[in-house]
Amino acid sequence: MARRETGTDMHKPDGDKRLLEMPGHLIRRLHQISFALFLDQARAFGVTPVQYAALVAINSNPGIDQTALCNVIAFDRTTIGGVVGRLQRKKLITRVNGAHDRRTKALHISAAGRRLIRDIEPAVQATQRLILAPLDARERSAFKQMLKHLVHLNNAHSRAPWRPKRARRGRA
Amino acid sequence: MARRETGTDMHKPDGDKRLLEMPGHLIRRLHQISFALFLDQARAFGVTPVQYAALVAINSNPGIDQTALCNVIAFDRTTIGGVVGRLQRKKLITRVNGAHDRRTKALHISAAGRRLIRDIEPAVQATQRLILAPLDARERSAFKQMLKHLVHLNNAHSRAPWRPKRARRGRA
DNA sequence: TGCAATTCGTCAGTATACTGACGATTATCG
DNA sequence: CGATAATCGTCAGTATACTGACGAATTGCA
Repeated sequence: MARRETGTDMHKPDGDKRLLEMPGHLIRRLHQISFALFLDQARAFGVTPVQYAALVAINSNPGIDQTALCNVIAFDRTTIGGVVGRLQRKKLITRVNGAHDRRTKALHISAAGRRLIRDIEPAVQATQRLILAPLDARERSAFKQMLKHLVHLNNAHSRAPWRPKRARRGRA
Repeated sequence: MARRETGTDMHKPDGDKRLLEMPGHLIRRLHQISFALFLDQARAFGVTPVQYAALVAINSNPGIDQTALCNVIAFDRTTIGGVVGRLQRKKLITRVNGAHDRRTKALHISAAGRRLIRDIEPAVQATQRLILAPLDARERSAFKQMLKHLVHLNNAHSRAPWRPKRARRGRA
């Protein structure tokens, strides 16, 4: 196999160290790892974490429209179109024009979608377990608690905040 | 202002609850929040978190090539091309063909790039502070520690793992 | 009722990621 | 040295995000 040091001259050996320990950088990497673990565990089912989340939410909220779905799972309104389009292409959901509001599309899960949710469950659980595997039980619990706390209190800081169901849209 | 409940019928009120508390889902949201906070704080500088990370790493490792840069900051080799292209377009770095290895491109930071790194520092620090603001000092420290631990031990699970400088590329 | 303000889904444009593959180049070993 | 393996940067294709904007539809209020 070919080998050689790759252009790194160690000019400022710990110049990156601060960067590499920044929460933002670590969060980005943890996201990538978490995403990759899901794809790996759920390979046989051909869905992404994002598609899985949308599918579960549609299953829990039959007839939900796209914007409301975004509020439930904290997605961006612009992104969801493509996601549900892919779920539709895979026959996991149906998308029909809203009856009462013709601007909306009503989303319903299909039998195949329900089957997938049921069958993929072990892989989903395994993924969550693997993500936090490096921590012991006590740390794991604390980490999950802090994650929830961070996401809740920082909710408003992304374009896709979580919004309570049936709630009045707040001012910007 | 127009208002109406948005198609959500609360059919299975807590059907989403398990989903919304999954580490994977929370990590995705925290990533989005962290990214948005950075863009917001560093708006005046016109760089993304990813571009900032690359710039800092190039500054610390003059002449580094793209693949080695990927190993330092755990990026994907396919993605880095676009990132450094944008940095180059903004005159923050230079990219020249490698002298010893003509396959590579040697990356160097420019004066403007150094200036940006210096001037953006307060915004970067503010971002890190804001991300973890909901936690108290003790939690913050524990969270950072666990983040590092999770990322280190799960390192191999993404396509873009961190790799030690000048190290032998391991087998797959 | 009629009009202004909102909302829904979408579009174009940009940026980050990853898969699988490729030509060009370099390293390794027989 | 020469053949083979490995590596570098990149490409095409797909998926997730976000900005800003828009037409169509709905709501709220004068």
